[in-house]
Amino acid sequence: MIRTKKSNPSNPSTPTLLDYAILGLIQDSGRSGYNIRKVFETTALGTYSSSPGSIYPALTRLQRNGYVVKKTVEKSKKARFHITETGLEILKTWLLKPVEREDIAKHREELLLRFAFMESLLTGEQKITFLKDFQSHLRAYLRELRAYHEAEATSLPLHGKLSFEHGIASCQTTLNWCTKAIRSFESPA
Amino acid sequence: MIRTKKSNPSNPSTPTLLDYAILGLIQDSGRSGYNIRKVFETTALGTYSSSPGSIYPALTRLQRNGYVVKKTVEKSKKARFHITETGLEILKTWLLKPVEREDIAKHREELLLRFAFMESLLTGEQKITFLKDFQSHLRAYLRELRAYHEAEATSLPLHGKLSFEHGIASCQTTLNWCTKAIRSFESPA
DNA sequence: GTCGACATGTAAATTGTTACATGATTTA
DNA sequence: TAAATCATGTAACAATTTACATGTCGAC
Repeated sequence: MIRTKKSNPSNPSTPTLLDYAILGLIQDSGRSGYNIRKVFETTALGTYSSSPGSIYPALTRLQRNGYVVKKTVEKSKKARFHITETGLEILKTWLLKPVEREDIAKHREELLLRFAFMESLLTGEQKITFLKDFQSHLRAYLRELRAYHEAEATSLPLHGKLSFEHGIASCQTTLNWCTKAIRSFESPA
Repeated sequence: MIRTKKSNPSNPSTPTLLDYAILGLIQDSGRSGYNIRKVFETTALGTYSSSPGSIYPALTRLQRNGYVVKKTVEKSKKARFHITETGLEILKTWLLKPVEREDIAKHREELLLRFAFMESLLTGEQKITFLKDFQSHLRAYLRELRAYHEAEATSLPLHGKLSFEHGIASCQTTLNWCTKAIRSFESPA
């Protein structure tokens, strides 16, 4: 009966992926709205699109929630958006969310995005915990996929089978990457 | 000045990925709304979410546009959604869209979804064309990524570097899969 | 005789898309 | 000086999320 949806400024709803992508991008240096937009346009961040009609409103709402501030450099009219303490907290909370089966199956992109933004916000230990959880969930999920594949492969139409095999291969690739990443944290170069 | 956006029933706007995913799923047999929802919930299709609040409205809109029809089996109240001729055309048009650089960089998921639905709607030749275009765009994109990696790897922070390497690896995996898929079409098992 | 799965939706709020709009500054 | 890029937005609309609502049917 309690409508937690209602957006009241003192209790903002959880940020969207686009919000997190922006927060992550500006976490260590302020950027202009235009620059943010360009980065999204030219890099893989663009999957969390992209157009002025989404970026500017997102920046407005991040300001409204107190996650970023707009600072105008004296004289020049150039404005830059900087992350606030609250913004950093929100970002960190997201980065530390436990990895779940559901994330592996349907939101692997989000996990990778989280990893990309961990550099300076988490401790080495926290990063390794994240990667190991990621890794073990990937292993479990791969076992599921392989079991299904073994049982059903012959009954699947060709395209279904091939698509499924792509799913397995890309999961395996992420697992291999994960293992490599863990090594690079454990044995400091 | 011409607002092509305006949604008038005789000129429906292009379907969303969720719409295509539904059309693809029911392309060869009718399904109930509930069943569709369940498939989305339990498989990778779930990325194009998912909840009753998106599936049912999507089905309504697909009906409104004449892409699906709801058929109620006599006596039992069970209703099933079937794809129409128009729906098949729309689906096929989407499947045949040329592969573009942008798709590789930001919408690889969509390309894989398209492949998964091609089985009975395209000719062998069309499928191979799709896969070869996919393949050559992947190769070109990989070259770009590798060039950037070689030039910038040392200047990237660790997480940036690793994330980038994941991007390369998963692109390479899709390329390998593509090559395998082409073989399976060219040398009939 | 209750619990869980089947089955189908709706309403409010939010988010994102597409298209338009505007003006400054750089570069060829 | 014209075009491209920098730079920042808004408005209309479409789509999705979250939460609620309702009822049936089979199993235990």
